[in-house]
Amino acid sequence: MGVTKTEVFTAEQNRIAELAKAFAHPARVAILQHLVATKSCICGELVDELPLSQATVSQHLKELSRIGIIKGNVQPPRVCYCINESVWEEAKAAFGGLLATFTVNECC
Amino acid sequence: MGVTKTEVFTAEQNRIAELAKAFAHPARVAILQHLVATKSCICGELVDELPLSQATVSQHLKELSRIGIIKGNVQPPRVCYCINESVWEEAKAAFGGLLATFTVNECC
DNA sequence: TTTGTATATCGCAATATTACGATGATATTT
DNA sequence: AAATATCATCGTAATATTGCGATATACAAA
Repeated sequence: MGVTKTEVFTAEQNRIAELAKAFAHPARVAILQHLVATKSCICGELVDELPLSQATVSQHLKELSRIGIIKGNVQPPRVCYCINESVWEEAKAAFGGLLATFTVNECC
Repeated sequence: MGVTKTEVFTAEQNRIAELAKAFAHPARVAILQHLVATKSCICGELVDELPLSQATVSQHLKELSRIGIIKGNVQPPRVCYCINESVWEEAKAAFGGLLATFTVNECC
């Protein structure tokens, strides 16, 4: 169907999946890496950095904003984006927690 | 289009995005959590655990196998799945590395 | 050999995602 | 006021994803 049955999973599972989506496209990885590297926020500079159209970059930025991992600071006609520290920490805790739980297999 | 322009991004960015997809759906998060929790490998038991059809679970398992984060051990008519330790470590390093790079913003 | 069990795959339907050109909105500059 | 610059949104097209019933496959058991 293309529609995820979110209602049958836990809130934690759904949130982890949502946070993972922030990293689940190379363009968004590139955006996040750039925002991390240039500590100061970036605006349409991202459009110059990425080999994608302005409309496409804007769409990825919107998705990252929806997830909450970045935030935008409007100073018309520019918009300054940057990492949302609290959500970044949330992602760090979520992935770190999950990834740390694995110890060893007893078969395979 | 629905088709990602992978060729314009770095191999690292594409790999991170691929690894993130393993966690980008609540059903796959649930599968991974279950495989981690029950150290010994699990078979069709996953179908009983998850409120999804056998066909759908099998499809998610196939995607996780394609990414490489799980591996299957065929012992007909059963298949025993488990975490692929090396790829799990790869994910830990990839996300850990990226998430650790952020220090602080200079605006926003 | 037939039956049963477990899993994968096929085929389909519905929705989601990715991408971009064109356009709209907003504020600064001229 | 008009022109410019920046960014968001709309509309559209193409492909991907999600989900499931039905069927195929592969082996074990009867």
